[in-house]
Amino acid sequence: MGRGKVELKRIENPTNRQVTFSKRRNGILKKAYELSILCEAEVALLVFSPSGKLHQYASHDMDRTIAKYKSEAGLPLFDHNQGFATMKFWGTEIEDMKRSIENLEAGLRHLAGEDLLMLGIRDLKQVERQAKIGLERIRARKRKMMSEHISWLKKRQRALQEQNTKLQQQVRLLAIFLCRST
Amino acid sequence: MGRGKVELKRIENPTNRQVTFSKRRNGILKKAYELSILCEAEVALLVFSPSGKLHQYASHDMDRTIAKYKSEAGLPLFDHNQGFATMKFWGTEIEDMKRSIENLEAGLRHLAGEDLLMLGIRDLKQVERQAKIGLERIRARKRKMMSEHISWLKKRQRALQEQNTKLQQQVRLLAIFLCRST
DNA sequence: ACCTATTTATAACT
DNA sequence: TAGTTATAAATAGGT
Repeated sequence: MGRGKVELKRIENPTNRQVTFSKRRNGILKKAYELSILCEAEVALLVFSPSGKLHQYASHDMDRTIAKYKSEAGLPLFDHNQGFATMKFWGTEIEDMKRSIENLEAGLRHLAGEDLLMLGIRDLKQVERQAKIGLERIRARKRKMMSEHISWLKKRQRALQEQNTKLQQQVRLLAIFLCRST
Repeated sequence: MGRGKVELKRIENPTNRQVTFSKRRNGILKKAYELSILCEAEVALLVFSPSGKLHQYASHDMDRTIAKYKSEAGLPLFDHNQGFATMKFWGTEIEDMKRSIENLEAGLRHLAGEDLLMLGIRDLKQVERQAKIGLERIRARKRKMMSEHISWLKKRQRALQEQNTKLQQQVRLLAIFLCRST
């Protein structure tokens, strides 16, 4: 969508990245709003900029939607919002991190082809797609590395060849010189 | 964006609303993904369809991002120095957990074919092997599920066929009975 | 689900 | 940081 097509990888130029972030953030916030209005969906969107600043949209109420998510996707946890309970906050923070670790480990096991018994055919197809794409990318990267290595070897070989030729010439010259001096 | 312009209000026709929901949901999920990749943003998106079904995207980990949101927006008066002091009660536990989260995320990204540039050919081959084995297992599991599903369908079909035959007999008998009783 | 005329989003530029 | 514009992408309505 723009003057040029852009590939799906981190934008290296920091200025461009910041500008694109700003534009796309507005874009996606608008999309979220439209989706909620047009289709009566309940939408919650959290975006942390690379510098850590939070931008959010919630069609109904962020905490309500998050609570709804927690009751669907995981076991309901206690409320984080107790102004004075700092200890409790860090306690739940640790709970959250533990669950993050469990989720990540589960994801890794799935991609490693383990613990698949609990997955339905739909999730399984999703995991298969991820794994396939991943493997393709890995292989593409490997091919690139290999071919680069080969070019490097060829280049080095040529350089050595040239040096060799020169050395042979020198040897010839020295041999001639030695013959004459005897 | 389409054959006609739409105004920002609830789509009245339920079929259209459902179709639009489905399309725009995919659209916004893609946008969220692109934003996270292109700009290195941390994005979390929750969408509940009008029928209550949850769809979600999280660039890192949903629970982690929500925890981050809670710490920013839910506790705006939170004193980070105090937080840091409190954290010491937990020893190095949080640091350890953060590290393992980073490691797990790195592993997942590698299997997804991302962030491969830093890997040497040796590591790359290792990752490729893991990914290949994983994909093979996933496919094996999928084949198994599919074939089980097919057998189940066949079995059920046979059972229905038998029942059908019996019912047909009953119908015949009843028909004869009715003929005679008139 | 797939197709395409149109609208929208946005990349590059200013 | 805010406009402008050419072009890529999303999608509304239709099949």
